[in-house]
Parts: sequence; structure tokens; C-alpha cells
Amino acid sequence: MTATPDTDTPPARGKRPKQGEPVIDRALSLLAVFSDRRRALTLSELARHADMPAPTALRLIARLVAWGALERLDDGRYVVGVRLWEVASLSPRGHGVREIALPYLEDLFEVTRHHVLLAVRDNEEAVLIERLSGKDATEVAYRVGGRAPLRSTAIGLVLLAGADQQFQEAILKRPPEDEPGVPEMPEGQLRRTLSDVRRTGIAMIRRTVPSHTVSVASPIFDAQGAVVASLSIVVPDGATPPNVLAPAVRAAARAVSRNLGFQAQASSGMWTHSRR
Amino acid sequence: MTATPDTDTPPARGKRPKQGEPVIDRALSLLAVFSDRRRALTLSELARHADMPAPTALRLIARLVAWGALERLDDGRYVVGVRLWEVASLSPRGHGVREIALPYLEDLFEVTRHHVLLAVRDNEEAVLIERLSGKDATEVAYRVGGRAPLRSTAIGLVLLAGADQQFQEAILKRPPEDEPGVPEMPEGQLRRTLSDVRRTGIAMIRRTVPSHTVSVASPIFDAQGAVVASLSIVVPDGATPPNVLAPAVRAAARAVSRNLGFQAQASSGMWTHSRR
DNA sequence: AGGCGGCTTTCAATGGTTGGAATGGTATTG
DNA sequence: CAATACCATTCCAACCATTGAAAGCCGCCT
Repeated sequence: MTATPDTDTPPARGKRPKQGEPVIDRALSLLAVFSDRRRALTLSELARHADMPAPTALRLIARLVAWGALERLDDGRYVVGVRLWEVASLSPRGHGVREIALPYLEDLFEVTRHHVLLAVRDNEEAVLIERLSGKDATEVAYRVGGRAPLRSTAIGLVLLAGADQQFQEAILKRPPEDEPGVPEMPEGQLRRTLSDVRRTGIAMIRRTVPSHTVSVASPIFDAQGAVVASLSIVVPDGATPPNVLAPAVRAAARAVSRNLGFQAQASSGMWTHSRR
Repeated sequence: MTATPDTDTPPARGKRPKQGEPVIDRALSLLAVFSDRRRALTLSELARHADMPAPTALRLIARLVAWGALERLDDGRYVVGVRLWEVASLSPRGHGVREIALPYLEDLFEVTRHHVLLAVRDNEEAVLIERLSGKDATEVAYRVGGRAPLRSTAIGLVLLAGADQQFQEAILKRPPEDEPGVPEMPEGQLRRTLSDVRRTGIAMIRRTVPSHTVSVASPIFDAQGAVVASLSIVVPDGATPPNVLAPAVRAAARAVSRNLGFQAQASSGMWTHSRR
């Protein structure tokens, strides 16, 4: 061991493969490793998925744990910590809307006894902020904190319809990716649908996977009239006719909007556009 | 040691006042600036509260924004981002318990129509994980994501009673800080109370501030029999007698425990202790 | 006009950061 | 029981991301 490494290879001593990334980015990439499927991870798993040497990962993780962003379990694995959750609960578009909307979601839930969903848009997807579900409601694909596509869900269509023009165009241009259980929509039809959503304040979609359901969604506006969130219910297909549900959903969404300082305009056809 | 022994004249071009803190700690201290009262902050506010020069803060914040931990508003201020909220929603002790408990909380809420609370312990405080409240329920002091004391709330007493011995002793030793609206409890009485909580599975507290209320709380156990959370309801004093509420709360808490894999023991007097 | 506060960019010095190597530990296999 | 494999942790010297004073901008108030 004390023997010199007899390297003929000249300098060779150090090649820094991928040094040079900002520390914060690395730390954040560690957080990003966690997902629905990966809620508790070992050091080496974290290091592997975040693509960095174990010692580096360990050092970073140690700091995160010290602060409370991560917590260490008895078995040595790491999970996301309560402290991080606490800070995150201050997110206006996360718990913020939720806090205001929750009572109305509850009302709606009590009437329908089926899934009630609340989502905001983040980039090209909808992020589920809240979901109320009875213990025996129909199976639903998305969980709180999870993401859903904009084009093929009612809750997503509402968000898309309320996004700024430029963003909508970018999405519309994209070729429709086929999602199982939802009828594919070409650009033309999608345009018409979005326009309808804006006019009626309602989006509706039928799915067959994972179960036969009907979703009805309606937009939530802030004081500036921008669409900040989307409220939806999901019921088994064939139960209550959608046209009965729509008014209830719209009413609930409006109630939340009013609480956010939104003043209903005379012309319902004019949405101001979200600024994000 | 590598430092040369005091070179007589360090040209002293720069004096680095407080350089030397790990980058991550600084970034996290930026996140920690956000609070219930400070949900949207300017760069200089962040820099000031996190105690670092503006350029440094700006650089760190830029990274956080790029990742989505923070978001920038139109007016230039920063808020906690949805992406962070998303990761945080994977926290087992945050949204984890919540997800499992929510349906039962809803049941309880529907019966009582008053506040239903769910909390876990973080260090020396209870962190509110969930709160269901009617639009017209009585005023309550704590918000989701906020913290409550262990000694002077029903929900906190349950968590304290379920904590490990060593921790309990540390808390018991501490002189009772007086909270307004709650009868002060000396060490002896507190000990007795905690023992009662363990025996009966119920904690109860009356408050007069911010309003006259009665709180009834009960522990939630995990598969190992440790107290991982606490479930509570808060009702106006004088409405329903607490001894009527207690069974409902206990039943709901037990239902959640069972869902976490807890097997009720023959002897109810024996709690295994939390490992954290 | 001038002053002021906040935001942003620049840049050279430097100390925190880095990762290969080595160590100790534990579970799995031959 | 040795051999193997994997994981977690400590060490350390080279090095590059990080740092913050300084200066430039912009908007705002007086």
C-alpha cells in the first residue's frame, strides 16, 4: 500500500470529470431525485441518480439534513423533511390557492361525493394542488403533488385555455401525443375546444383509462382576471349527467375566484391572459 | 496551519468579513427567510434578512429560480415556487400521513362541522399538516404549515406524550412559559396529564383565546407502534360536551393508525416510543 | 437637478469545494 | 469461513466556483 502507485502514465493524476457545476444546482438535483416512486433513498442511490460521486453527495446531504430539508431514517435512508414541507407551504401557487379554495372544494365534495381536484399550471403541465376523494371513489390517475398533461385532461384544458397566447401557440403546434383512454385531438379541434372553454367557462373530458370517468373543470381567476388555477370533479361515467355537474363546478370556481378578489366582468367572453 | 506565520504586512487588499459559510447553508437560509408574514420578498429584503451582500443573494436566488424553488413575480419580488412544493409533497411526515389520514379527517369534519387538525412533531413544536375548517367555523390560531407549542395544545400534548422519554424529560424540566388563554401547568400536573393521555388515548384542553374553545386530540400510530401524528378537533366551548366528541376522535385516529399498519395491542397502556 | 435606494454586472483574489483513494462495516455468496 | 460485493465514511491537495467591493443603471422622490 505504501508502495508508490508506479504510474507510468504521466500526469494522469487528476481528471476532474465533471467538476464545475454550481453547488446549489447539485444540491437541488439531489432533491429532484425524489419522486412518487422514490420517497426513501440511500446515499448511493441519491449519488447515482444525481450523477455525482458519493463523497460529494454525502457532504451536500449532510447540510440538507442539518437544515431539515431532508431527514434520515433509522435504516440510514433519506426522505424529504418536514422543514422543507413547511417552507413550501408558503408557496402562493401551492398552498396559497389551496387554503382559499379548500372550503369550497369541501362543499362540492360533499354534494358529489366524488373526486374534487385543484391544479395550477407549471410550465407545460398541470400540478395537482389538492384532491379530495372519498374512501371509495373511483380510481383516479393523479395524486397531490403529481403532474398531469394540459391537453388531455379537463383540468389541464382549462389552464391551457387561460394561458398567454404565445404559450398556447407553442403547445398547439406540437404534434398530439397519444394518451391512452382519451380521444386524440388534432390542432383544429383543440383550438375550437379551447375557444369553447373560454366562452363557457367549462371543460369536459371522457376517459376510459384507468376507469370510465367524466371530468368537468372550470377556471379560477385572480384579482387581475388571470387564470391562476383550475377546479375539477371526476365522476364515474354514466352516473350524474355532466350538464348537471357543470353548474355546480362553475359556481364553486366562481366562489373561489371572488375570494381571490376577482370581479366578474360583464362580458364573459373576454379573459385577460395570465402573465406567467 | 498552512498559513504562513503572520507575514508582517498583508497588503490586506480585501477583508472578507464573513466569507466561509457553505453555499448550501446560505441558499437554505434564503429559503428560511420566508414565513407566514413574509410570503413575497424583494431581493434586498432577502439579502438583508439572510444577512448577506446583495450580489451574493442575487446569484443564489437566480439558481433557485432557475430550478423552480423560487418564482419571480411581475413586480420583481420572489415567492416560494411550485416546484419546491412539489418535492415537499413527497415528505412522508408531511403529505405522507396527510394523504392516508385525509378521508378520515373528512368524515370527522362532516360529523362535527368544526375544525379538524392533523399535526406531527418537529423538534420542540407541533407542525400543522392539515386543517379542515368550515367557512364559518370558530376562529383558530394555527394555519397549515404553521407551528404550535407542545405543552399548551391538545394536539401537542398527544405528540409530547408519545415522544421518547429523554425528550419528554427535557421538555418537562423547562419552566412553563405562559401562553395566554390556557391555564398554566406546573411540572407535576403536566406529568400526570401526559400519563393520562397515554392511558386514555385522549388529550383535552380548554382555551379562552382567541376564542372559547375545547380541543380534543388523539394519537396516530405507525406500524411500529410509535406516535407519528396527532389528530384533533376544535369546537366552541359549550356546544357538544367533550366526552361525546372523544370517542369520535379516538375512532378516527385509530382508523388512520390501522391504515398505517398499526396493530392494536392488547394492553392499551403500553406505548412504544417514537424513535425520533 | 440632485439625491436616494434598489437592482445588476464586473472582476481578481481566495477559500470552500471536489473526488480519487483508502478504510471500516455489513450483507451475500461460494 | 473466506471471498466477494456494496455501501458509508474519512482524508487531503489541487482547483475552480464562489465571493463581495466597486461601479454602473434605473426608477422614484424631493
